[in-house]
Amino acid sequence: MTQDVSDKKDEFDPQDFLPYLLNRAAEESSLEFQQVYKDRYGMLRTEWRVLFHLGNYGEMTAKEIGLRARIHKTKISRSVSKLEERRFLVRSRDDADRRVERLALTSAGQAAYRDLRKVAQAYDAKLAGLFSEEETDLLRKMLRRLAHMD
Amino acid sequence: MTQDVSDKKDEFDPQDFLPYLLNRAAEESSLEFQQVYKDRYGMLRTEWRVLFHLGNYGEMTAKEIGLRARIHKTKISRSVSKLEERRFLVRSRDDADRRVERLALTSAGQAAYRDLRKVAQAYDAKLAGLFSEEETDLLRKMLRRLAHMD
DNA sequence: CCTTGTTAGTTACAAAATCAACTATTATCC
DNA sequence: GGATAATAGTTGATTTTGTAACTAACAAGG
Repeated sequence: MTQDVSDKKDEFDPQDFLPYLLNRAAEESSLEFQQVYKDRYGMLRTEWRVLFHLGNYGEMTAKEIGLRARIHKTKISRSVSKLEERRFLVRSRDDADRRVERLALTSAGQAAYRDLRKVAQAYDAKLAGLFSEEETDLLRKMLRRLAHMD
Repeated sequence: MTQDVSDKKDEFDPQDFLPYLLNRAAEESSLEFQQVYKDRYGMLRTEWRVLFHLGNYGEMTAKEIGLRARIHKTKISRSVSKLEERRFLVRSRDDADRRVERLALTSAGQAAYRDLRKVAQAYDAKLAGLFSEEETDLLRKMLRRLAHMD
């Protein structure tokens, strides 16, 4: 055993490694949109994600955002502080459980959310345009599966 | 104008935003394999990528790795130093152009590469197993397209 | 009630990524 | 040939992330 003279039959090209491809595609496809929330609002990625979760689902707690978006609580905490400084959201203590903070976008936050959502939508359409509609649908389905979002 | 009473017709769920899905899928699918090169060899992701490029393509320069893998030169530089410390690669000055360093895996580096490639292959098969063969092929093709790797 | 455990969120410190400036070498072109 | 620019790679300062320990509030069992 272990004479293993030939790695030939293996034929596994690490370039095809799904996590690698996924990372490359994710980075590449994030770049262009990243410029928008960075240049236009000075936001970091996590801040944009928090904003988008609040814009999309309405009032939430930091915990809930973390669970949904799979973001660690320290990142959320810092993002919430930044968004608060910039007057994009306000916090309010939950009277029933005073450990909890309910987070809600201000109207400035909502405006930023709508603006960025519009850009995101257009950008998404551009990416989707690389493929047929069926292919794109399948892609999203597969990505959700890989991300355990289904 | 701008009376814009209804955002209804928009119907764009940021959860479907391709860069978001790609990032979530990339992070999720990287986790398990990350544990392996981290626990088994104490490597960082960039170090693993450099290793895998050298293992896959043979001798290369830092520049070439950076271009192929889209990694910034400072990250490469530091990864190469770490891999050199751990005796996974050796550098040699190119006599034709003495700015350039040719990088090559040592036999220890090659062994690590082969080991990790085996794990990667098995993990890739596991991920691919979530879908049909045609779907997986299409997925890879689409990801390469999104990553501008085609 | 009052110890023990759990949960939401923050903070401090270490590790890593990013960005800019730097060294050394080669290429350009007057 | 000698100034100027370009290139390969490194280093240092700043920013961001990750890890762990922390505070404050609640929960449960005795």
